Amino acid sequence: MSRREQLKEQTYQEIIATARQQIAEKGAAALSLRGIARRMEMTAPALYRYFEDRDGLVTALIVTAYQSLQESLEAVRLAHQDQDSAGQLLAVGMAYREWALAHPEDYALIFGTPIPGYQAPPESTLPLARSSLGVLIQVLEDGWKRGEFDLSGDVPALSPALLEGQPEMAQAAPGILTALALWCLVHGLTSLELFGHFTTLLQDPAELYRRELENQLKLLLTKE
Amino acid sequence: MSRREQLKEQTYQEIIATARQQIAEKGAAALSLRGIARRMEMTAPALYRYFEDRDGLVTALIVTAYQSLQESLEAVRLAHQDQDSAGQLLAVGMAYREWALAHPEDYALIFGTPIPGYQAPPESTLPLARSSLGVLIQVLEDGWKRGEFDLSGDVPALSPALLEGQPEMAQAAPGILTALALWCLVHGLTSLELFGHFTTLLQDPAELYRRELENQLKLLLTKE
DNA sequence: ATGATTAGTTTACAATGTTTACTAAGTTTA
DNA sequence: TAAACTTAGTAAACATTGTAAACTAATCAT
Repeated sequence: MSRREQLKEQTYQEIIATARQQIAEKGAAALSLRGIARRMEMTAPALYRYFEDRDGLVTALIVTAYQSLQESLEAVRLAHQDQDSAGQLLAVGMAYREWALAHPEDYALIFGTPIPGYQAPPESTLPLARSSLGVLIQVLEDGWKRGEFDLSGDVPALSPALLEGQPEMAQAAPGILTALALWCLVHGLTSLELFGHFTTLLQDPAELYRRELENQLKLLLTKE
Repeated sequence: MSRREQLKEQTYQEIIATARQQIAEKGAAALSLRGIARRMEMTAPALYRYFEDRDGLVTALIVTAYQSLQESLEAVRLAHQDQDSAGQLLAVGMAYREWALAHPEDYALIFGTPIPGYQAPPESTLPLARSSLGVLIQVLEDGWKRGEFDLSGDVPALSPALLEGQPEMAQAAPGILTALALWCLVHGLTSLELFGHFTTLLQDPAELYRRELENQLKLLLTKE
């Protein structure tokens, strides 16, 4: 890697860092190219050497947010590897909420519509969303193999487009679909809490969160 | 109502209508005071006679969106009043998704962060959110009274602030909390679908939606 | 009829994203 | 080593935006 490329990478990282700092301090409202440039003691047009345009920067921010989420979930999963799958699932599920509470701006960036007119380009975000989901899938399939979870039951069909490439994925369908359903649950809970829809209603949202997660978990356990 | 007040109300409605039109046509990005004024053949500052500022307009839009959602749900509930509570609940649940798909911009307005830096003032949106939730609560408590649903089980505590005013609400807690949990589920499913997180994954999101809803419903039915 | 209220315009300001043309430094090649 | 090329960054400009202030003209109440 040439010296020039190194420098470029460095300021690229600095731009992203300043952008995140801006957002953390003043909310997603403060995401302004000129603002970032000002903090970096640069001029705004210089940023165009690094990003297509403002949306390109936002996309880069979303990517790092996703990575942070995924790493966080994966770390928790590894930290609970000695427990049974139910314990792991509960831990990962709770970690999802905690990450969101700790990084509300990042969460809004990923799941809200933080910038008007901006729609994340699926080709860069979908793979990331899936590797976050991958942590869940992993836990579920582990538990399935161990005979701890029962993922059978009639499940919705996966997209033909998805199966076309690797038809063996149909095998994994129950894991994927259960993960998806769980994701819906935790996302619903988290986003409603984060966007203030529980205020003055619940004493402790974590209580509802945990209860729902455990309820869902019970449905997965093999009956005997 | 004086002639002047009538005119005022009229242009107020016209502003909201044009704003919604703008949003529907060009996305939430196009929500611009100047743009609205242009369409109405007015000047932008005139709008300040009707709204505190741009955020005030957004709040008004959110209010109408909520009303539309609530009316839509209530209509479906009434249309299924002859069915059993389980049927009603399923119908209302499905209607939630359909409203969202039919009014994606409104949905984003309510549950996304459509405008950077804008946070809906809870004092105007919370009551509305609750009356939408009210439709669900109604169905649940009807079913409870009829002995069709079992809402018992240890439930999270409601906020003391909420109970302070009317302590008799503690009675209704199971209904409220179950409604909340259901809302989380449908919101999670809906928002992930709407924001494109299911693309190239599911053949038919409605299938997953219905399955999850029915699963949740089964948990409510009284066992015998 | 007169005085107050108010819907609306004009003008102005600060801020934004983005384009164009340019400079100066770094890098490669003859 | 000197010339040619590439590139990070700047300066100036443009079209937008939200918003404030001062002003006008119509409506309303007394």
